This record gives sequence, C-alpha cells and structure tokens, in this order.
Amino acid sequence: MARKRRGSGKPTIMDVAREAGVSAITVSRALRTPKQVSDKTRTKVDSAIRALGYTPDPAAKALASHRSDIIGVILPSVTNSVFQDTLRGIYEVAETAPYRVQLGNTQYSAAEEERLLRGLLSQRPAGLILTGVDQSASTAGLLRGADFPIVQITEIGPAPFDMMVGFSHSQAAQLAAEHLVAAGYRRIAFLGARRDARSTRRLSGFRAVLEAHGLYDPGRVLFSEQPSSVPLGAAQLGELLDMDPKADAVLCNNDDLALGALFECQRSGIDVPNAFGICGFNDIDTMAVTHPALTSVRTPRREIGRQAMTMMLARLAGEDPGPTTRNLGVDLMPRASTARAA
Amino acid sequence: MARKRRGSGKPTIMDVAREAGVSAITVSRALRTPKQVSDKTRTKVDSAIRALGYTPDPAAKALASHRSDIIGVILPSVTNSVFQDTLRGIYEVAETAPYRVQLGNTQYSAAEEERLLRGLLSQRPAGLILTGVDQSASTAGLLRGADFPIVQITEIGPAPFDMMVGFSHSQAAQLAAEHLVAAGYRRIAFLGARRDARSTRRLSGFRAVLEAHGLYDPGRVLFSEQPSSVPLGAAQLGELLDMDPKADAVLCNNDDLALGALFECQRSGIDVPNAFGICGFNDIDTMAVTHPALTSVRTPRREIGRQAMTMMLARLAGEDPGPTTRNLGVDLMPRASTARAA
DNA sequence: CGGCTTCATGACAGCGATTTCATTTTGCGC
DNA sequence: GCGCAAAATGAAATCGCTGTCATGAAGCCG
Repeated sequence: MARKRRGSGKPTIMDVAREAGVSAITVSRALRTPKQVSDKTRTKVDSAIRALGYTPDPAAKALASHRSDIIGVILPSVTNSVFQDTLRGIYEVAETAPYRVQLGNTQYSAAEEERLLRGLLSQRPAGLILTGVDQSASTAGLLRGADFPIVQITEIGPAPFDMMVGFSHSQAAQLAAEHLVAAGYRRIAFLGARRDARSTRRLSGFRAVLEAHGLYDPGRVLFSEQPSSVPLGAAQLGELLDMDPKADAVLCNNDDLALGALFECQRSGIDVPNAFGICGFNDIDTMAVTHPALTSVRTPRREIGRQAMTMMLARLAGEDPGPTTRNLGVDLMPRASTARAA
Repeated sequence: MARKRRGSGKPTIMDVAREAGVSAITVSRALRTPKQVSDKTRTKVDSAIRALGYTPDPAAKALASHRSDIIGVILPSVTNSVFQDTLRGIYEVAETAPYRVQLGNTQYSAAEEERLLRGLLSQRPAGLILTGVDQSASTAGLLRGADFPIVQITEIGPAPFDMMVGFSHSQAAQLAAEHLVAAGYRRIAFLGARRDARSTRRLSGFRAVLEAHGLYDPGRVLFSEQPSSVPLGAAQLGELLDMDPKADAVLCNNDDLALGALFECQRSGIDVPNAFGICGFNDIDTMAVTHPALTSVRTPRREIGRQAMTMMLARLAGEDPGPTTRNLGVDLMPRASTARAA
C-alpha cells in the first residue's frame, strides 16, 4: 500500500527523472545548465518533461538554492505616468526572461522603502531595481553588502551600489529654464507637486539658470502637498497668478501640471504663448497634440526601464552588462506654448 | 567541529524555537494561529522573534504548505490609466495584508493570459484577481477546479468562477448614448482604440440606443489597431470628419480619445459643444478641468480594485466576503462638452 | 597504451518551513 | 479530588529541488 501522499499530484523532478531514466539532479542540470548534459540525455529529459507537463516548483528551487527568481522593482509610485513608462520598459524586457518582477511602491517614503526592501530581502531576490540615489542610511546599509545585482534608475549620481541608469534632473531643468529665458520670458515661475528628491534637483537647476540671468524670485516657486495631477496644475496656475499677476511663464515639474496650467489659461482667456509661456517636463505624448502644443523636456523613461532590466539580465546571466553608469540625457522639445512672437 | 553550514546565516524557525525554549512547530503556530498557543508561550516566542530579528522564509513556507503568499493579478495592460486606478485600489488594500501581489499583463491576448496563468499556477497562488469574463475555454478549464479564491473584475457576467465585481459596460455606454441623443445630437459617432471584449460591449450598448432612435450608422464607428492614447483620439476625430463632415458628436471609448478629440476640435476651430459634442468614458480627473470641461461616464475603477482585494482577503481569512457578485454601477457626469445651446 | 585531465552523471544531505499524528497539560463538572 | 474532553505542545516525516562531493567514462598526449 502506497505511503500516504502529501504531494500535490503535480509531476516533480523525480517523476521526470524516472520517465527519462536518469537521476533527478541530471534533470535539474538539463534545465539550468544544459551545456553540462550530453545531447542524448538532454533529449530524453526534454521529451520526458513534455510528456509529463512538468514545471519546476519555484518555491523548492528558492529554498534549495537560497535564491529566488524574483527581481524586485521599487518605485515611488505605480500610478504616476512617469514611472509607468519606466515600468513598461522594465516589463518589456523582463518578459523575455525566466524571472518574475515583484513590484513595490514606496509612496515617496524612505521608511516605506526600507520596509519594502526588508520584505524583499527575505525572499532572497535575484536582483533589485530601485529609484533614485537618496536611500536612507539604513537602506543603504542593507544594500551595500548585497550579493545580487542592483540597478538604480531615473537619476544618476556619484556612488552607485552597483549599476545606474538615468539622467541629470538638474541639467534637464536647466535646459528648460534656458529655453524660457531665451524665448523672452522674464518672470518665470516653477510649479511642483509633492516635493521629492528629483523635483528638488530640478528646482535647483531652474534656480541656477534664473539666478545667472538675475531673474530668480523664490516667490514664484510653488510646491504642493498633493500628488501631481492635471487639476492640481490648473489650481496652481490660478494661485500663481493671484500671487503675481505679472508672471509670464511657468516651468512645470511635470506634464500633468503643464496640462492643467494650459487649461486654466484657456479658461481665463490668457494668450499662450504670447502673454504666458508654459513648459512641461517628461514629454508624454499628449503634449504634442494640445492646442497650442506644449513645450516639454523629453525624458527617456521607457529606455531607462529597458536598459535597467537589460543590464540586470546580463549580470544575472554572467555576461558583461556594458557600462554600469549610464546618463541617457534628455531633449528639449520646443513647441507652440513657448513660441512667443518676437 | 561544526558540520559545514549550507544555511544563510539568517535566523530560522529553529533558532527562534531554541531561544524561546519551545519546539519549532510551536513557533510556527504562534505566528500563524496564535489562538492555538498559550499566552505565556506566545510571549516568549514573540520576544525571541524580536531578539533574533526573525522573518519567515516564504519559499520554505510555500514548499511545505503547498500554498504561497502570492495573489496573482492579471490585467490586460499595466499602462492604461483605467487599470492603474484599479491597481491602485488593489494595492491600497493589499498593503495591509501578509500577501504579495504578483502582476501579470496579458496585452489583451487570451494566449498570453493562459501563459501567465500557467506560470502563476506553478507558484500555487493564494488567490487570483483577473479581468473580465471572456477567458478562453482552456483558461476557464484551469480555473474551474481552482482551490483558491478568484475575483473577476471590471465586468460582471452570469457565471463567475467564484467572485466578481464590476459594472455593465453595455449599460454604461447606453447611458452616455442616451445623454447625447437627449442633448440634441443626431449624427453621433463612436471612437474606439484597440478592440477588446469590453469596448465591444460598449459599442453594443451604444448601438442599441442609437438604433432605438433610428440614428445608428455603422459608418460612424471607428476602431483602431493601436492602443488608446490622446494623439490617437485627435487622429481619429480628423478621420471621422473626413468620412462624415456632418457628424455632430462622438462617444469615445475612453477619456484619452475624448481629450484628443477635444484638442483636434480646438485646433480646427470647431465649436464644442455647439457644433460638436464630445463624451468620454471613465471620467479621469482631467475631464473636469479642460476647456470646455468634458462630459464622461464615471466608472468605479479604484473601488473595483478595493472591493476585489477586500473580498479576496476575507475569503483567505475564512471570513464571509459578503455578496460575491457586485455591480458597482456608473454615473454620467454631464459637463460643458455636451451642453449644447437649445 | 598508461596516466591524467575533462566531461557526464549520480548519491546524499540538506534548505526552512508545515503536516500529521501523538503526547502531555490544563480545565471543569460533580 | 477524579475522570475526561479540550487545549497546548512536540516528534518525525516530508515538500521539491539544488549544493557538494564522488565516481565512472571519455578524450588526449607522448
């Protein structure tokens, strides 16, 4: 009489081994390191796998190898369109590989980031993609000694844990600010939503340029407690014009705000771009089709995701990932919203 | 001399047991079913856990119990703003519970859905949330005998695998169509992006209403191969007016298209709402602040996510999830874009 | 053709938890 | 206090796979 089974009925590596007339470990090798197995054996194993419909159990694999097939991706927000594009790039590449993406969402909180990271660490991740360069000291401590690949995305900075792909937010904002100044605007404001490390860096780029031209006025810098949204942009533009009715342009910290600002101008009958210039940040595809079309700074969000995951997979495969710190740069996309008549 | 260690250095349940002076299984119970352990023991175990910084290994748990802590969430698209709101609702609730969300993205393909599901099944998920009611026969087969809770979201239909929360897309479109007719529009078009089960149902609701009024013309129904976007809406509106310059309104299958349509009207100098009415679908928050503000059908996307995950957690906790099929309904949000002067 | 390296394969012992079944305590009514 | 059911605890056996080490077969060189 058969011993009482605790198993699940699903075929295991042992079943495959029996079917193929080899040992379990050979099946394991045929799957993970096919080169170590002779052609003949591999063929037998493969057909046994197909005959039985075998799929390896990831939990057992993780337990035995101390390494799961999870690549953690920690982002500040899953709903912000900026990170969605990055996420899309990540998934596009990840779907080709035998790894699972495990998403975490810090909501812009360093404490939450650390909590997520600890949770992830208990799963012994294969790798980690995380956002920015401003991890808390204790988070950094957890990461310094990590024995898996790490890619920091979206920003670039001096001391990567491992790899890094992004761009300089400060430089990007400088580009936009120079453009506004060159277009002839003089009382230029800065609109931001919830403040974070990246928006602060952008502000500093903006400020540097305006100060260089003797145009900086902190009274024209607005942040909010709320997350970014189109309605917030509309509200902030109203607020700005209440405070300084002579303001003649805004650099918006992202495109949602710029859209809201444009709508508010339309409603108030403000002539964009002649009376008022608007520049966004990121260049989502909506920017090109508004009326007037909106100037923005194109950021390589999707490409960041793609390259981050590509580097990750190369590392995991033991291949050369190429340059480990990559500044992808940005492009100014000048459009009608800042094309002031001379 | 100590036996060579394969372990990872992380404290295990055995370490906790030793520290607390109990057996491993008691520690396990103290964590999973605290009621089965005496107060005194539980206290000892808890402090041992804290002293050692113990965290259970999810892989070992999954292997031993044939059940992981993964709740699979299968959506057609991660980047579509509609599903992002739903996802947000899902995460909001999930973050309070000891489960992990594992996201899958079918890209509107039934084959991909089945592939994702098989991958998920091999991880012995704790539960599954999936989109819609149009699973392929073989996907349905995999799900019929599932021994974990399942919630189908976004749509409602007659034969749930288990639980269901959503609304009727056909009714929602009827509401919008009736509104356009009542507003006095007569040559009403339907704009859709990539066709899927839900957009098809919406079209059928639209068609039913227009036919009832003797206004239906299949020549004014446009779909596209491309995914939904604002630029697509702009392009489709142009296309529509080329085909039928007398069209006087559009029901857009979602808000992105409606926004694009509005921008195209602005550029072409078409008077919205008097010469042309625009109605969107979903009511993202941008709709209320455009100029003119856009009419839309508000769908309870976030609430769908929240309720789906709440039902799921109740089931997993062995509690009563309440009604297992829920039609959350929709609301028409009439705004300036369809407020034609009489 | 002997000796030595490399390749292919296998045996065995875990990984860190849970399941199952057994045993010891405890609680309680009379 | 007694007897017995219920509660609390424990021992041993896995779960499905991989790390480590050992072994036999095959290839190579002088």
